[in-house]
Amino acid sequence: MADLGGQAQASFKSGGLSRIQEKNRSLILEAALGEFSMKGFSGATVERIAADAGMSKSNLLYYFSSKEAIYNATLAHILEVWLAPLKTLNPDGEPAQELAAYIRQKIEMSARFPEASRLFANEVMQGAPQILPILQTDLKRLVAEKSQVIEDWIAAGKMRSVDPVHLIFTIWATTQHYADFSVQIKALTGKDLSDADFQAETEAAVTTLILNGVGLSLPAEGGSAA
Amino acid sequence: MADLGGQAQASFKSGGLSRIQEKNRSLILEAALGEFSMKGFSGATVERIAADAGMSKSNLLYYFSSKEAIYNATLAHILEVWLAPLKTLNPDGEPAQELAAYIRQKIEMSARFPEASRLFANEVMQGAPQILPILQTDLKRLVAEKSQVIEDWIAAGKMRSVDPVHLIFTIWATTQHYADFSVQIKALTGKDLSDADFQAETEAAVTTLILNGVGLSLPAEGGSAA
DNA sequence: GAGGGATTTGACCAAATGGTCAAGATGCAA
DNA sequence: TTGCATCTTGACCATTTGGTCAAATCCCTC
Repeated sequence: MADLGGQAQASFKSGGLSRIQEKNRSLILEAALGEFSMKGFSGATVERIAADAGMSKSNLLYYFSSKEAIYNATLAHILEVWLAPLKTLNPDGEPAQELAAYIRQKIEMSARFPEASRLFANEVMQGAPQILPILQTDLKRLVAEKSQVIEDWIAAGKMRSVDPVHLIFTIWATTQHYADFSVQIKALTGKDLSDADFQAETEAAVTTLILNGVGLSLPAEGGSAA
Repeated sequence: MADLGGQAQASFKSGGLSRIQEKNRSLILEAALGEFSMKGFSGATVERIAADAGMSKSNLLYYFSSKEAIYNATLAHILEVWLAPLKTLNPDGEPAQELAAYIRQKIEMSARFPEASRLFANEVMQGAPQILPILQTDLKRLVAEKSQVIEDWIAAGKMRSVDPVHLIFTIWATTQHYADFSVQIKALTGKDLSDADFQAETEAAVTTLILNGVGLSLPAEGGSAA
């Protein structure tokens, strides 16, 4: 994948990071994810990230040359895992199973890594200043590939004719909504994805709605629709 | 509706704003919407908003006592119109028509006021520091009311049994996604809602998917599903 | 355990930014 | 026209914040 600038400036012997570097970079990225996802790029402060990571601001800047470098590293760190689920959509599987599995994974991601979802949403909403090139290349390629998979399922008569891209957008939108808008969801329902029951309920509702939406249903859950 | 603090501090005779106040407050709110939606609360600067509004920073602060006051006023200004579509869901109408109309309105809003959508998304993602009370009262009441409408339709056998709240969340998520993530959508498809054809295509795709998802379809567009 | 690179930090700096204030400009009613 | 309230602004201030730097401390190798 096209990356975001890669390693920091910190010098080290050959390829590997030292034990201390490994640990500190990890602490920094974790703290940065928390701050950036909560406050956005502008709202987050280097000092606060450093404090969360348990070190001085100066030391943090020893590992990452600038606030923007921390931000990019954080983004790169989550991007791979964030887009991974779509890659698992298997052309040889059954549409209902595959889409259900994809939705399940996305909701699981929203439940486990809501900060990552918010960071990503924030970045894109601000115009994707850092990751636009990646969207235009890697993500575009991935979406095109998986759209073709869906097109093939449709052509094979395995599911209703829908625009694959809009289907993917709908899945992204709904699943990520539960992470990005969790405060609103909690205000309205009293629960959010951190509640296991609510997560199961959400997964069932979203899966059923979308599968029915494309003329499918899960065998385990009822009759056939197609 | 519970508001966000109401009028600024600027003194004026009785109830109405002067001609100049009217114009300037309007210019400020417009500029503020652009800045806050693009950069977030922290990223936006008072100076920049003032420049966009065509006045000095000092003058802007004559109309709004602080940056936060501008932000709250902007939020209040869009909130009413942003939540309006849901209110039009008519208990006496047919589910398919009503839901389709609601989705159409929401997509229309995303197309015409993407900044409002992003401002709202930003606010909620940061924990809704300003509007949480409104979410917990007014919006909660509205959602409860409209959920009951949907429950009644289900009880009347007019649509498939779905959790009304998740249905509403799904509609919000999908329709707002096209505004909030328009940069990503443009990167992947080459178009966004500012393109009339794409808007129509999106409306058709989302409406079909969601209506089918709840066991409905629009008479004009094909056979019955329920 | 001595030497040297890696790590850590406090002091410091310059720029950006939210907000104040007093003075001046403008609009309006009598 | 005059007087007053409204409106507008530049100068200014305090704070925050990203980033630098030299000095100290730590860690590891020989």
